[in-house]
Amino acid sequence: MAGKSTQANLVELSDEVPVLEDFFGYALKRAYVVFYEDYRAALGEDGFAPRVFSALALVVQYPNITQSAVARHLGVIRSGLVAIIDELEARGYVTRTSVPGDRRVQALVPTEAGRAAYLQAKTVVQSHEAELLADFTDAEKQELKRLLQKVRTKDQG
Amino acid sequence: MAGKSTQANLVELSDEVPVLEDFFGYALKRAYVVFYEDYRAALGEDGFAPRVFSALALVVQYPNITQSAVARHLGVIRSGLVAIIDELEARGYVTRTSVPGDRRVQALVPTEAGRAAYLQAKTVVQSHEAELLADFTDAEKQELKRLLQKVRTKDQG
DNA sequence: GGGAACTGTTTACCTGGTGAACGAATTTCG
DNA sequence: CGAAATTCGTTCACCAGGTAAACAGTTCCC
Repeated sequence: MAGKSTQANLVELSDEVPVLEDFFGYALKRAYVVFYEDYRAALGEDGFAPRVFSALALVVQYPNITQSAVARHLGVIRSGLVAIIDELEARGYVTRTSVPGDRRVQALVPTEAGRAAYLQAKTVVQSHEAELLADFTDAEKQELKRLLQKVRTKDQG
Repeated sequence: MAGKSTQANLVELSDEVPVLEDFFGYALKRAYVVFYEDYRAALGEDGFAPRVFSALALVVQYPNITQSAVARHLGVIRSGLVAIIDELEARGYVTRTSVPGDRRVQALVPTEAGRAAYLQAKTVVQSHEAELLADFTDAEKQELKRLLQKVRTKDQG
């Protein structure tokens, strides 16, 4: 059709354009990316990756949990968890201990250093989240979390 | 050996345990994973990946947009966009066309097939999102999207 | 006893993305 | 003007996070 001007109608989109804003999935992903970058920046160079932090949290709060149980709860498959526990073990935060009753499983036990590291990281994570959501009212934070959990449990029943 | 009845304090966590539920980032990620798996299942084997769909949406709605502009708007760096446009071009949905005024840029133009594919995919995506959020009231959907966008624009100025 | 199922693990692979470097083209500015 | 800085698209090496298949050892169940 038309389009005879020089510069050939180049579009530069310098600002916000309401093309993808209507899609829920787009908003969800972009929000997650913002959170993730902020999280990594807040925890520093050798901070826990989110999944490592989550795994440590489970081990600390449920000593003697099995590796499979951690994987199930985190929503990853068993093989993917090996590297995570390897890292925690290399840092001296958890130990794989054999279980008398069942020689297949390796019960995961937090060390004292692991418990301390978790508690310390937990406060960092919590203050990071508080800072990220600083513009949110308490009601908004609560509602956002509730709605996200509602999405999550969509196909778990 | 029938083993002792003790099970050595093994923790199995068969159900929900409120350890990570308190963390906003955890809820956000889990929700995103649920969305993503559902999305891929809904769009089928050779459906658009989310980022390809998003790129196509931008090209369709802003013909002659540059590759860099698409990358900026999608929040990825330029080099990452090459493969996305390659795929769209291989499918015959967009063309890289040279621009008279500036021989560096390649303006992206949707083909007729590209426009049709976008409109068709758009309805699939929208019905997928409607189905994913079927349990949500209109107010909840609106509020969730608003809060996610509020997170996203946190560090965009 | 024997098959099914579960454990942790290794290996290969995939997806989505970054970062550095590059040639070509263009803009900025002394 | 001309030199430096910047921009464009692209390639390449690389990384993070995660899956899928296979495996040996172990246990469950009949």
